[in-house]
Amino acid sequence: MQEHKKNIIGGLNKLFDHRVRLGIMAMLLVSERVDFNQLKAQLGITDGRLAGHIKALEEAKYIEALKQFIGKRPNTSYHVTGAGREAFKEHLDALERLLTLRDNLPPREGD
Amino acid sequence: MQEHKKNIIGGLNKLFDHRVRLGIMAMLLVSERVDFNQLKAQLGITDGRLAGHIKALEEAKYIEALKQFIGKRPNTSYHVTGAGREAFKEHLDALERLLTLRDNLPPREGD
DNA sequence: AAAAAGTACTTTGAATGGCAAAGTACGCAA
DNA sequence: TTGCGTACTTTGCCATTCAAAGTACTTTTT
Repeated sequence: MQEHKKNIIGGLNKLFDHRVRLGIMAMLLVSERVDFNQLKAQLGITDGRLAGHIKALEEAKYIEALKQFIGKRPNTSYHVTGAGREAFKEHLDALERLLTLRDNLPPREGD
Repeated sequence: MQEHKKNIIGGLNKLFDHRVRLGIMAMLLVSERVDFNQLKAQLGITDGRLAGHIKALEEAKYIEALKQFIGKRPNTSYHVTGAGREAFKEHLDALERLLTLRDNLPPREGD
């Protein structure tokens, strides 16, 4: 356990500060291969935006693309790398540490 | 249960897409009153930056300030509102739904 | 053959967000 | 009176994010 953190948010990964990137990672951790159009549909964003976020994750080596043809059509699918899996796990662990400052929301009185 | 969401990230709150804001909320849910300098110390950021993030949360009515004097010195402490508590809970629920697409990281083979 | 549509992008340009550093206002302490 | 602590705001810059349009290639439709 590496507890050399100077602050409580130090373990959080900047790349995962964004919902779209969070969504991409979650999807890729469930189904090890998800293609461009599935991501686009599930996330409900434009292809340009999706391409940008994918690029960021690819540059961090958290995900990789596989380009192939399915029948006659081009198809690009993505999968998470070992590094991506690890980075995401670390992020979630940090998040959990942050949140189990609070374990359960107390019923709270007058506000 | 309101399941009228068109995409998997729709329940996530934009305001909580940021680690600092996430940290502030977590702290305020643990200790119902936390002052400016405690936040600053725990988050490890400058006062200007902290003030900005606090302002965003105040404008959303997720937190409120209490200004008083402790002894001779001014002291501003913050507490989370009912709306803030609810919004944060919703965000965490959405996050959990997103992540329990994946429940446990499977041991995964060749990469 | 020409037009439309699909796939997976890139580019553009504008808006928004994030930052450190400096400045401010107040009272208190030396 | 000079400086310190508290809690900001302002400034000016840089990075990020976005929708929309453009691109290149292929397939499908007409």
